[in-house]
Amino acid sequence: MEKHTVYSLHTSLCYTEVMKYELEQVVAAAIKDLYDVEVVVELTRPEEQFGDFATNVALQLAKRLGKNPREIGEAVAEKLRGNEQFTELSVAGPGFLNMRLHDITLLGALEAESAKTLKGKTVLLEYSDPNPFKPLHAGHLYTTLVGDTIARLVEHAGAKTIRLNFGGDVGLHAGKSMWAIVRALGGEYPEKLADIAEAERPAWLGARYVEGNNAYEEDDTAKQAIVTANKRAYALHDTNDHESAFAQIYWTCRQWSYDYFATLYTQLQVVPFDRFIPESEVTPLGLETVRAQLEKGVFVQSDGPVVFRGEDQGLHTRVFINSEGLPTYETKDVGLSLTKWRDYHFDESIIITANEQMQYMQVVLAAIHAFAPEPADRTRHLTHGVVKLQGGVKMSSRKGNIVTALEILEAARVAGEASGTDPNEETILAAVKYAFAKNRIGGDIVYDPLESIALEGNSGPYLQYAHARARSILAKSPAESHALPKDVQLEADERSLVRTLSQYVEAVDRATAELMPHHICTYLYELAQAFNRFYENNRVIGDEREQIRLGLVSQYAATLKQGLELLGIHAPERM
RNA sequence: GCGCCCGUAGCUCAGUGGAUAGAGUACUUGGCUUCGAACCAAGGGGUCGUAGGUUCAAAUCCUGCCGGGCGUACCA
Repeated sequence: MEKHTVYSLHTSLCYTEVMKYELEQVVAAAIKDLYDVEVVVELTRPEEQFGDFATNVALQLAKRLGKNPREIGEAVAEKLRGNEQFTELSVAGPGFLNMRLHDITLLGALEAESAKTLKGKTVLLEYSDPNPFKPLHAGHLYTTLVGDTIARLVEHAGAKTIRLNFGGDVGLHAGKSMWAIVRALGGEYPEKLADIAEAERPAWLGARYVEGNNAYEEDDTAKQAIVTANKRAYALHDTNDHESAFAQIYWTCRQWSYDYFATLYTQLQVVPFDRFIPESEVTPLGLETVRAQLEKGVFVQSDGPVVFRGEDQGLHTRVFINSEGLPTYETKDVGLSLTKWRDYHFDESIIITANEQMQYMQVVLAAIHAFAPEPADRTRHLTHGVVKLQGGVKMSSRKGNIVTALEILEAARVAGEASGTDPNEETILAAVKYAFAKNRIGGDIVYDPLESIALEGNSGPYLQYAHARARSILAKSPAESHALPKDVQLEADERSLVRTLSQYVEAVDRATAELMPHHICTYLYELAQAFNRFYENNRVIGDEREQIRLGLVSQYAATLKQGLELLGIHAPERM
């Protein structure tokens, strides 16, 4: 995670978990008593055979105290044996102190709630960022879902979140599209756009972009015309032109894109964005700022373009205003950052994009830092890899052989139907969302539709099923609530499940602290396995321990549901 | 060339200073007249890219090398 951080964070995302924290203090106090040394005790979760918590402090202290680590461990264990929260303290291996909690303490741990580490903070999240006039591909789907999940985590930690969507409605790509659109219409005839059926619009626009892109590379005359179209698109914003034929085409097609994005976001059931910021909106502020800072020497005019020299800081040099006098993406990002700062005065601003923009963003933030250090320092750039398809199909936006966002969803549906199930929308969404969420953010991911939709294995549909199955057990009991008693003695299999349940908050807090949602996936799958092992050998309905076990099942179902919701996945009652 | 990221089981991935490196999938085997078997149990499968170094302890930190991806001034 640190590797992706450009500047140190203004806001610390560290976390605490109450019971664990208290136990750490207890152990630290025991050590202080014994050896009169201050030490930070960190409790970890060992394999079940070793206990509920473990610590390696004895190993760490061995050198400092000049004592045998096992000897230290044994002394600390002895010191703690009077504490009724523990039922067993032992030293194992090279000197690990393993501790087993009293059942009541363990059950009490289920009451823990996630630390509200961001309470009172305003956190901006910018993600998805599709460009009007360009098609939405699988990568956009990934980045949208990553952003949605991270925003949910930040919100869960108590922050006031503001979800922002930045889109390039001006720029070379818009010029390419506009050139091809006008050509396809046989001239600047906006009325002809009405001939294109609503359902065809996204694909039609996508095809125009590909045409424009190819023409730009292959045909010098077209290239010149595209550069002109690009300038005209900028100009119509400057003059607020909604009247000319060119402007009418531009605004209509831009709206088609936004309508198409809205449809997709609705279909994905992501939390709605608070604000869409088109590039055209922040371009003037960006240009104004870069020009002003050019005079102050932050930027330099070099052979035509205005650049920021990143070499001094080990970064690239990048163009902010090109030789045509037009702002590049860099300048728009300057405008965007300052707009965010002006409008929200955020505590932290998180920008989520693909890896390819990592070094680019470092340059932009370094430039902003030169004249606006506070927003730059509070900005954090998170990056993720690209989506590849199982089977090695390589996607390229160049020639238009991309996999669109909708085709990914369709692939999941087809795979489901082919394997004999008939997945509904909810299952398809769960399949895709979970498949994208379960890998650590940063690396490329390989999407396998068949594996994602599969009902067995580590998949979204499997966890939905696990939830539905638990709920169906509860439905057999007439009782309305199934509260788990907090003062019971647990049988071994029950205890094992409670132990895993007690780790939920730690998993969520870790995911939040690291902004790595995959920790939740890893945990939820382990939890489902823990439950299945319990359920395999233990009767619930009709057993003399029915009340306790219904409480366990209820707690398990609720935990699964909460975890899935953090991933944006609905947990159905039935499947 | 330089910079950033990555390399763990056949495949897809967890694990990022600690105990015998774990899951899923695929393969082999056993378990349903009983609460949803979309499950469970067992087995085979690893020079953690490679060579050094640091450490009581390295898949994890440092260095070199090999292999891959991305970036590297007027795209975003």
